[in-house]
Amino acid sequence: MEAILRGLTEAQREAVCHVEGPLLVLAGPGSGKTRVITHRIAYLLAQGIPASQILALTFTNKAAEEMRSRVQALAPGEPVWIGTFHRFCARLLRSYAPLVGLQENYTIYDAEDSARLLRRVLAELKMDLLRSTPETAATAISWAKNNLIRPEEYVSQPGHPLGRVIPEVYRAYHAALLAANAADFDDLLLHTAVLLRENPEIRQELDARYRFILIDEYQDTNLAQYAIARALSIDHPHLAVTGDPDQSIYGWRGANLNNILEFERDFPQVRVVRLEQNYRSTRRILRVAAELISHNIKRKQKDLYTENGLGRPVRLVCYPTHQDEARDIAEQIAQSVRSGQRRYRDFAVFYRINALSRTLELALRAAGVPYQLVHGVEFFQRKEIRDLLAYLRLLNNPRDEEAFLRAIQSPTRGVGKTTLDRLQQFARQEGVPLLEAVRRAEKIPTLDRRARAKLAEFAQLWDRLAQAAHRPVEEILGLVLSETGYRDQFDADTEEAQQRLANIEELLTACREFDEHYTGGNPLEDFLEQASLVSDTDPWEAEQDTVTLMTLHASKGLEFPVVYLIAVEQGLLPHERSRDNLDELEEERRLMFVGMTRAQEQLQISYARYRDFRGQRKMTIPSEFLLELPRAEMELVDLESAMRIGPGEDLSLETAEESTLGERTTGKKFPGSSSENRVAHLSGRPKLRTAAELAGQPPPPTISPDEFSHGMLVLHPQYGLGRIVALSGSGPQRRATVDFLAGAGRKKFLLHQSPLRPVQRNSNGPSQ
DNA sequence: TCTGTGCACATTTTT
DNA sequence: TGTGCACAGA
Repeated sequence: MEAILRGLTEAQREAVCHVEGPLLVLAGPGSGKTRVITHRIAYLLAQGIPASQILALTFTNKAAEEMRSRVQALAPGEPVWIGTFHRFCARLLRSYAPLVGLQENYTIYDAEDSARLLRRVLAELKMDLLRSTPETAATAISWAKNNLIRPEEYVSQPGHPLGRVIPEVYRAYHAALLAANAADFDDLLLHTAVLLRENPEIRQELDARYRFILIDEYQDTNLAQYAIARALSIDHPHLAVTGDPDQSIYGWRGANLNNILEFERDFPQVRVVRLEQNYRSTRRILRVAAELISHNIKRKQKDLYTENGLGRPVRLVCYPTHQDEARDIAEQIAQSVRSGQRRYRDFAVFYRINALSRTLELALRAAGVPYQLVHGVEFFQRKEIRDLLAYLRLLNNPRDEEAFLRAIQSPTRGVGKTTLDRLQQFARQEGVPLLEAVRRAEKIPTLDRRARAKLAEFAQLWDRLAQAAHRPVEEILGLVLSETGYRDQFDADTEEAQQRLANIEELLTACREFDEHYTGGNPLEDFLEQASLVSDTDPWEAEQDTVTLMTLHASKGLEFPVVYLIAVEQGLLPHERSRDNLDELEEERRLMFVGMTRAQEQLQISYARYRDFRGQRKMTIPSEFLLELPRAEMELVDLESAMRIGPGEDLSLETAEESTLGERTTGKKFPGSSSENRVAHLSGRPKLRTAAELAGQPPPPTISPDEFSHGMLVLHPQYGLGRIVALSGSGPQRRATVDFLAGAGRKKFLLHQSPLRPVQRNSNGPSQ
């Protein structure tokens, strides 16, 4: 007990020692949330609550893993069930599969399987998608499932571009899933929620079995997850949730912020604990982040504070181009490591979209800085892995159509589209799985002799494989490889082939490791479940001494001494797709908040005046979020100006106002490099945009003075982005006071002769 | 049935 | 710029 409570703050202790009844822990970034959860589990155990009555649910395997090992350290040997929502549901459904229309050996379809199935369904329905992509339909279906709307309950959504056709597509897609004895990720939750809703005695039994439920990252739950959590907390409402509404960045995946915002309404007896003290970041970083997030309307007010030191100012840097941005960051890092102040692993660079990593990679490589990119093609997404797993899946669930179609076409064996079409037609007519149709190939009149022979061959192959279905998985996979000659298709001379062959070896190793630790009675089924619910076989290596490059989304939950946040520009952050939706705009702001609060000691935010995007150079507009940051805690660096002060440079564009910005805008404060070598390393490149370059820009939209409004974002050719804070007069006399970003301060303009132009939010983002 | 080429398109992605 | 998909030809 001593060990469990030692070192906890008052607030943390309050949460840890809460035993019965609902609990809501609002935990700001870096406030020791995981610590509270794990210690609370240990505390419950110490109170004599059986481990089997405790259920801890997370969103990621990584979080579950972390929690498990920390609980293990505090309370060794206690078998508390800790895992992801999806895995919990998958387990439950194995026991109750028939009640939701599945068999217990059902297959879990991941995003790619689902997409392929949906595409097939769409092709079959010959639906006119009205210029929309299958993606749009997939999103609509996923949305419905996340909101517990079953196919038969789904009605056209007014306003949705595909409103009229979605119901039919949804129904057909869902029927196809059931026919394949498969569940997609959303189904795992939906089926479980429905199961609990429609079977009171099962719900009651599970409610009693899992009396103490803990849910992490509660702000990311969707309606289905919410329903499951509630259903298991009716008779025993000891539901403890932790989360931070300000870090909800998965709204687009169905997360419903209201679940946490309205938790207190759902459970009036709830005890609310706020963890507002931050142990991670400097005071300045925290203040800047807190100020940004305070601009969100939909949130619970939190007062973040820290006892950490003030720290350095948050740097806001304007670079001439994205290459300058990348090069400078690479140089800063290289220098910092060279001087012995830091290690590579102290640094992380975050960006909104993966496509932005390329320039950085080039610059880091040029500077000899080692880095790791977090994302890329995940192990289980690779074609050769999916191909081989398809065999295993089909062995486990002979009705799995996606697996069948994949297996029979790889390696290619003379069975093509035509044959498969005819096979499917026959299978549908007879109401049998495709694998069964293959066995009856002789009876399919539309098939020619050659096709029948090929199918018969496949049937024989299958008979040989099926004999091994209950063997250890490594053995099954080995047999698949030898019987199909799968490896033969790779010409070992190419690097790509080498890589693929190596991946196959890795899969064999994964199988072997699974077999070694496996104690259950159905290795194949359990291996497949694990394979489909675990994506991080290529994990981020925290131990490696390299710089980390990742998207803002991927950064959640991590921390680094030094963080760079790049390309903070309209259209990228906030992303243009969140343009006309306040909720989405707020999510973008949260995304930036999450990124900023990853930083422990130093934070640099940057944007570039020009950025190449999709092969074209575009002038950018700094992010509107930059206007929301408190200048007092920051250091503004405009490298565009700094660079112009080189020998032989044209200073003619420097205005009186710009010069008065004085030292604030010079490169002098730049740690790790003087303005001299800055100019040097940039020399040889055009410092000023040529007329031709500028001519390529779309003409600014002009509007009459009366159309400017209070609060409007405006762009000035020299001062950049600003916001109108005051207006007076009308017509030619109309004047505006504008607050500019980037140190230009507050200026007044006679609108009808000013070069100000309004910024439609994002309308001039780099991606247009 | 397989392979190459042109064209449209383009966030984020815990499971 | 880069990729993935559709369609055309061997």
